[in-house]
Amino acid sequence: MPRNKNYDDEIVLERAMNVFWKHGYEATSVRVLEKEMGINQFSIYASFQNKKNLFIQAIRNYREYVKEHRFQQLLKKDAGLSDLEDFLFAKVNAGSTGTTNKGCLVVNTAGEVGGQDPDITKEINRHYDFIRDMLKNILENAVKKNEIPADTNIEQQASFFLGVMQGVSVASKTMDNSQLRDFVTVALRQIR
Amino acid sequence: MPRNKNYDDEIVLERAMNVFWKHGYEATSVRVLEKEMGINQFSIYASFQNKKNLFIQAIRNYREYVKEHRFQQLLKKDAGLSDLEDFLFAKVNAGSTGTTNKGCLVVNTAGEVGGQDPDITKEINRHYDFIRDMLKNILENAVKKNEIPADTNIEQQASFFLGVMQGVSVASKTMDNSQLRDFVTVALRQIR
DNA sequence: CCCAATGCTAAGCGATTGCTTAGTTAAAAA
DNA sequence: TTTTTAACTAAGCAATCGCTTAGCATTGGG
Repeated sequence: MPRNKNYDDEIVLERAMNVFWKHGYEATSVRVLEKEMGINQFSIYASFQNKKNLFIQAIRNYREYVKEHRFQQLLKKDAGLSDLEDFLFAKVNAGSTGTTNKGCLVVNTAGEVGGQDPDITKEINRHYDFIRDMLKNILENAVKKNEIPADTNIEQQASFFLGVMQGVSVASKTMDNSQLRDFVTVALRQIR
Repeated sequence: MPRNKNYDDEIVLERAMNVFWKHGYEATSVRVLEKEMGINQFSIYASFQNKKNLFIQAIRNYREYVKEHRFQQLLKKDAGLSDLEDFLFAKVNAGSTGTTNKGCLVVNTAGEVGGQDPDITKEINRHYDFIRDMLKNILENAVKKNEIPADTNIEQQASFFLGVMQGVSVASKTMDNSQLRDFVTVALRQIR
C-alpha cells in the first residue's frame, strides 16, 4: 500500500560509514550525515533509529567493506603467509599515495569510544574476532604449505599479527613509509 | 598589585589530562572540565585560552606524566633490553588488575583526531619522536651489553617496537591477558 | 588608607547538538 | 477511484556546545 523509499539503505549506510571513518563518532553531526547521506534527518531516524545505532551499523558495513576491498586475498580458503606478506606491504605503500591516512575505522573507534559504551565495544570485539579467525586460518594454511615450521604456535602468532595490524593502523598515521616498512619487515621476519 | 590565583596551573592541567584520557577530546565538554578541574570556566579560558589549547597542553602534560610514572625504568641512561621486556610485560599484567583500559592518550587521540587538526597532529608526532629516541637509546645499550647482536639494525627495530607499543595500546582494550602476553612474547623473541 | 590590577562568580551569548513532529506527497490495495 | 499506509519536507523542540562578559572580591604598591 504505502509509498516506497526513494533511497537505498545500503547505499546511504556506506556513505555514513565514510563520514564516520573520516571524522570519528563524536565529531560527526547528524546535520553533516544528512548532507553526505543525501537524505533528510527524518529518513535517517526512520531507517537507523538513532545516531549510535547508525554508527554500529556503519561498523558492520565497514567489516563487509574490508572483506571485499581489503581482505579479499586474505579470505581465500587457501590463503597463506605470502598473502599476508602482500597485504601488509600493500598497506605500507598505500600510505604514500593517499593524503592523510584514515587508518582503520575500528581502531579509531576503539581509541575514541574505547570501553565507554558497551554496545559499541561489543561491535569492536566482533570485528577483531573476525580478523583473528582469518589470521588463524592463514597460519594453519602456512603450516600445510611448509611456509612456516610445523610446530608454530598458531594462537600465539595470531595474537601477534592482530596486534601488529592494530599497530600498523596507528603507525600509518604517524610513521613515514620506510619506518612502516621496517615495522612490517621485522614482524614478518620472525615467523620464517 | 593584583590578586593571586587560588589554584595551581599544573594541578588543574593534570586533572584535565585525566578527563581527556578517559573520554577523548570531543566527548569532553568544558562543563565537565570545570567540575573535574575544580575551577570556573572563566579560569580555564584565562589560563589555557581555549579547549583545543588546553588539550594540547594536556598531551604535553601526559608526556611528562608517563616519563615519571611509566617510562621511568626505560629512561635510565643505561636502560637495556631487559628493561624493555619488564616494561612490556608489566603492561600485559596491568590489563588484568584495572577495569577497562584507558590505553595511551596519544594513540587514542591519533585515532580520534588523526590528521584532521595540524596543531594536534604536531603534538602527536612530538610524542612519538620522544618514544622513538628512547627506544633507539635502549637498543644501542642492548648492543653494548651484548643482549642483542652487534649488527642489529637499530632504526628498524626502533620502528618495530614503536609499532608494537602502539599496537599494545589498542590491544590492551580488545585482547585478554594471555593474548596480550602472546603478542609481546613474539615481539621480543625476534630480537634475541 | 586608597588605588590599580588581576582573580573570581554567575549569568548568558549565539550556535549547534540529537531528535521529533505537524503537514503534505506518493503509491499500492480495495 | 477511493482509501490506507508510509515516506517525504521543513520547521522546531529542549538541551548542550564553546566561549564571553558584567560585577564583585582580593591583593600588593603608593
